Amino acid sequence: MKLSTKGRYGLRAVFEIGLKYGEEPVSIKTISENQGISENYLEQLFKNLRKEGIVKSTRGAKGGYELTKHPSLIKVSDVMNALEGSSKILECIDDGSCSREKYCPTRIIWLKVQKSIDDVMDTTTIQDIIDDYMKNNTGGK
Amino acid sequence: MKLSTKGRYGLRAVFEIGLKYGEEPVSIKTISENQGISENYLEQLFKNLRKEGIVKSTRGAKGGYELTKHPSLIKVSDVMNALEGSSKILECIDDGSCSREKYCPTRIIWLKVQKSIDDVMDTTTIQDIIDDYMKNNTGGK
DNA sequence: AGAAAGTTGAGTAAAATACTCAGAATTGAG
DNA sequence: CTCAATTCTGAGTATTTTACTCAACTTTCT
Repeated sequence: MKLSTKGRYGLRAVFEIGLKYGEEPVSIKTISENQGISENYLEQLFKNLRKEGIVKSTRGAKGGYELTKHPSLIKVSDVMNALEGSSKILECIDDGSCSREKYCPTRIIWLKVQKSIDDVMDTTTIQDIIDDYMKNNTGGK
Repeated sequence: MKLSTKGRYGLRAVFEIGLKYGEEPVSIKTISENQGISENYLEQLFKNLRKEGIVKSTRGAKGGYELTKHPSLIKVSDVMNALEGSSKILECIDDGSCSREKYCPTRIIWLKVQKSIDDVMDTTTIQDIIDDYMKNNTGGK
């Protein structure tokens, strides 16, 4: 059960944009340089982030991406859903998607695992990540 | 972030064996029929379960697999580790495996997610799964 | 006009997943 | 003792997913 680079890279990218919230758009080139992620790949990630309304874009010179909302209003789960399609660890998590649902001995444990993941991702926002970063890197920008 | 069939099938198989703990070995054929998993694939899973000491085998007629310990002593995390190699969602979870560790803005969130998963898997045993099953299928075998 | 950006769809190499298969080894039952 | 039932093992493979690349196009700022 591994987290893909989509989720990892994407969250780093959104964090980076969040740092400049209310200031200026951040270009893919900038993010690529700061986070060491290829520009081409970032384009694909932002395609999804934009579609899900997490970021908005400005074209042309001095353009780039900005968050559509305040960082405290964007949950980690929002970002993950946009990037990974779904943050479900199993298809059969959703009610009714499996005919054996009622009798499945192991379903309960997977539901618990899923819930614990959701709890963390739903209660952590981009702002929280920024705050953590600021606390641990006092003085540095 | 999907759970693989190794983990899903494997836990179902271990549950099945757990039902017969203290009675008789359960053959791959039986598990295959009851759980709808191919015999060939189950062999691969049991190779790992045996290597990690979760099950022991008896060859020949009337042979099969048994748990090495009481179901209440086998944690879900034990089974998952045996089957998936590691239940870590990221390589960089372990201290020191990433040079950016100290400055990584998103590491904290992944650590929290990992911990929440571990909490569930470490505190749930095969016996718990059996108990749940019995409770929801009273009267059934 | 030209450069700096985003936009999009298609394509691809590598890795992981989810198996299959064949044959050898072991053991219990008749 | 022999045969059938079963595990044991390594190799092989098809499919899917991941992790990208690439090229051409559009928009906007200067």
